[in-house]
Amino acid sequence: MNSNHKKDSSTNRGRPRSEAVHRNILDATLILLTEVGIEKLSIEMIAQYAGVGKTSIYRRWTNKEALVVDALEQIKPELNTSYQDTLQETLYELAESFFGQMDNPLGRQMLSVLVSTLSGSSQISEAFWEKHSLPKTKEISSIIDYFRQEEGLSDRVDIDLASDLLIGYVTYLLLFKTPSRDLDTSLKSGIELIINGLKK
Amino acid sequence: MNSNHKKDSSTNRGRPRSEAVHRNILDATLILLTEVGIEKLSIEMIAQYAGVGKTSIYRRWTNKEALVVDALEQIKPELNTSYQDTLQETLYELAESFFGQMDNPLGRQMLSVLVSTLSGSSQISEAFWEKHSLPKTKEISSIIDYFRQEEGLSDRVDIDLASDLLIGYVTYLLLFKTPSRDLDTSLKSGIELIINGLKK
Amino acid sequence: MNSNHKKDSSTNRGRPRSEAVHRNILDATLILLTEVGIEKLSIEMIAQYAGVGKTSIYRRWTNKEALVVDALEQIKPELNTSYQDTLQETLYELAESFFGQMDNPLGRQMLSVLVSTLSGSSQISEAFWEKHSLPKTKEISSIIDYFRQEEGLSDRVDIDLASDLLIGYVTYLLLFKTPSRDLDTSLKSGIELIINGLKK
Amino acid sequence: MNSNHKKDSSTNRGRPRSEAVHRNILDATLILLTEVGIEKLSIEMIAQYAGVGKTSIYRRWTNKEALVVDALEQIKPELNTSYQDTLQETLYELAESFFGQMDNPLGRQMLSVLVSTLSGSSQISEAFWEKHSLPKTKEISSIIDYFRQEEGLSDRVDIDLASDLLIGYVTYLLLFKTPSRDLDTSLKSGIELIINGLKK
DNA sequence: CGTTAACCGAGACGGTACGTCGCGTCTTACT
DNA sequence: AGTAAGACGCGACGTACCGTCTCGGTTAACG
Repeated sequence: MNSNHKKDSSTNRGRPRSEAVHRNILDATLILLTEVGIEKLSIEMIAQYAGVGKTSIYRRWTNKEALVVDALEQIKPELNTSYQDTLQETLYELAESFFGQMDNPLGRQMLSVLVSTLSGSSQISEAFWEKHSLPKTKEISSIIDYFRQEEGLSDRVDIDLASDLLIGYVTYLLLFKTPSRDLDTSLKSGIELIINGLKK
Repeated sequence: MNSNHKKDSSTNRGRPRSEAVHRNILDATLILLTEVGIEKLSIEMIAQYAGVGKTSIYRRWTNKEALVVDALEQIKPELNTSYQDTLQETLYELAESFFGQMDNPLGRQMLSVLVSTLSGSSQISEAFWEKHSLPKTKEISSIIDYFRQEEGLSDRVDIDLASDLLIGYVTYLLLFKTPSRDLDTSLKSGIELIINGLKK
Repeated sequence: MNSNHKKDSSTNRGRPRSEAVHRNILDATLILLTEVGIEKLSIEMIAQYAGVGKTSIYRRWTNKEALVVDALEQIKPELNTSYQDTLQETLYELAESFFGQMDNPLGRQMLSVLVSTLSGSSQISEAFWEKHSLPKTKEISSIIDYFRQEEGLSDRVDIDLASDLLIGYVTYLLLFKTPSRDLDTSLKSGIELIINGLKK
Repeated sequence: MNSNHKKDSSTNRGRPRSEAVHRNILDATLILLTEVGIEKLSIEMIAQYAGVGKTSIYRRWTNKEALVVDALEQIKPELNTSYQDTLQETLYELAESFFGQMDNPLGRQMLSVLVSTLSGSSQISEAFWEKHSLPKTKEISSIIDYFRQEEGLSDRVDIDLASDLLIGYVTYLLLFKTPSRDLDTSLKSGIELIINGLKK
């Protein structure tokens, strides 16, 4: 399920790895990430806070980045894809829910980590991004597709493009425009414009 | 004009700070930023490369972040606002030029640093962002406004919204979708959709 | 036994400190002390020469002084207390042997360090001095006592006083009169005078 | 008179050196020497305390050692050579007065500095020592000589030797035995023994 | 009696070393 | 074989001083 871990023990001889230790490390990582930020975060700090030896961390993850990415997995936002009466409403619910889940220190840290690691072009985060972003694009695309005829949308336009526009806009708001005053209005207007652009 | 520096000497007594040293530090920072990335970048490295004492760096900037932000100031992209025949073409030229300037290691580092510092909610980077992002929004808005009647755009929609959508989309492509195969197509289609959304 | 060390690990958990590292540090300290002198001696230098991390030094000693005192422990001179036919000869052998052991760069460094630290009135060096000086006084006193009747020495005089006079004289020669031309003569005459002073 | 200074200006054109600055530096040096010790003493500290630029210090002295030696000149002890009724009393007065002048932080610092610089075999302090120590030896020798017949001292013995024994003993007490409980007794007994050693 | 050369304070400069922190590895005894 | 503890070599941190070098400003003697 998760490929950031170091490879599992080849044999299952000897004492098995403690699941409690695993959880303690991940929990400590998230808490400290929120409290001190990724810059000041250190493995020694995590080990101490989790009441764990450094060895137990390095046995499971190769470095800080891998651990952080793994820890952030736990808080990845769920897309709320409940279909409403109109495309507008449906996308708004989805965007608003997504925004709500990310609009906090941890969520922003997550995006930030993503961007930093991506710009370092590590394979880990590419995989991470593909796993999380692509499905979102597809889900949104299928929502739009579902309302296509009902709302009289053009066949010509690339539906994935609209998804990217929406995702890009929401991401942009999160990264650069928070705290935002008229968030709801911004989201609604943006979605409206995109939908209108899809029409005819 | 730039507020990342430590406070200027209160008086003008004593030997004045060398402008040459200042430049050497900033230049070395940019070069090393490109070569080793921000993670591996160290003050000692910069000092050595610039042929400068560490003190001369710490005298001017409080930490690596402030220095990097300052160095990146020098390579902020210029918006190409030459008006073409149509809004579509004009925005495409603008977006394509912007993209071209940012689609390289240094440009991506710049965005990445921006995001990281913003997520740490430092005042430095908020100021930085406002100084660079807001003008862009205004410039794009005025372009759209210029073509409003000519292209039959609706009065109702918020023109700044369209700018944000465009900026968000381009930023999103830069951060998460590079290297991109069909960049031109993506940009063109995105702009087309946004313009279409503005119509009627 | 030696109290210059930082406190021993409270428990015996964790990896124990390496005895080899300990030795390497002390050896390097002595060698470099001889080569460059205590003024130019630096912790970084010692660490490098010993092939050891600076932390491993600071883990064991709080500062350069403590380390140097500890290193010098190893070369403390042995008193040659072989009894000769006369008090004069016995004391001469002793003084000459002591002088020979101290009359070199390391020996003088040792005395110098002792004086410097004593003038800073650190407890470390008081302890150090008491441990090394007092026994010497006692040994010399017992030698004098041994020859008391045989040589017709007065009962009235403080024998420890004669020891201190001798030690003081030898130390004085070492600190302020080296290199000395007529060392043997100086020692012999001094001892003769002291013995004569003890008589009647 | 004092050769630790850098050479005087070759010409006497231009603004002459300020005597007040000179005094301030020496005073500050002595005060700080007492307060923080020679180890922690720094040129920058002295400059700041004296309200003087570093340049003004380096213009007069080549390094910390030269400055300190120069500053300590001011407090060199005066020998009290008032002749008493007996040699015993005269030497006691002299030793007691000398001891009284040196038995304080500054005096001990002075001896310590002397020892340290001597062990580093700098020329400065050799000169310093010769200038101060030799005259003392000569003065004491002439005192002893003065009482020679009166007290029935042997001609055979080297009188300079007795001086060195006394100086050595007093120095030894100062360096290694302070604070001393029975100082007066120690001095008296020591002198008595030496005088007795000179007899017959 | 104005020129001018050396002085003065302040403080920037390239360095060296400081003592600390965290890295990722290793070595203990214990589970 | 896993675990907590913690030592290990290493590299960078940010600071303190070193001795040198500008700055603007000042003080006398010389010309």
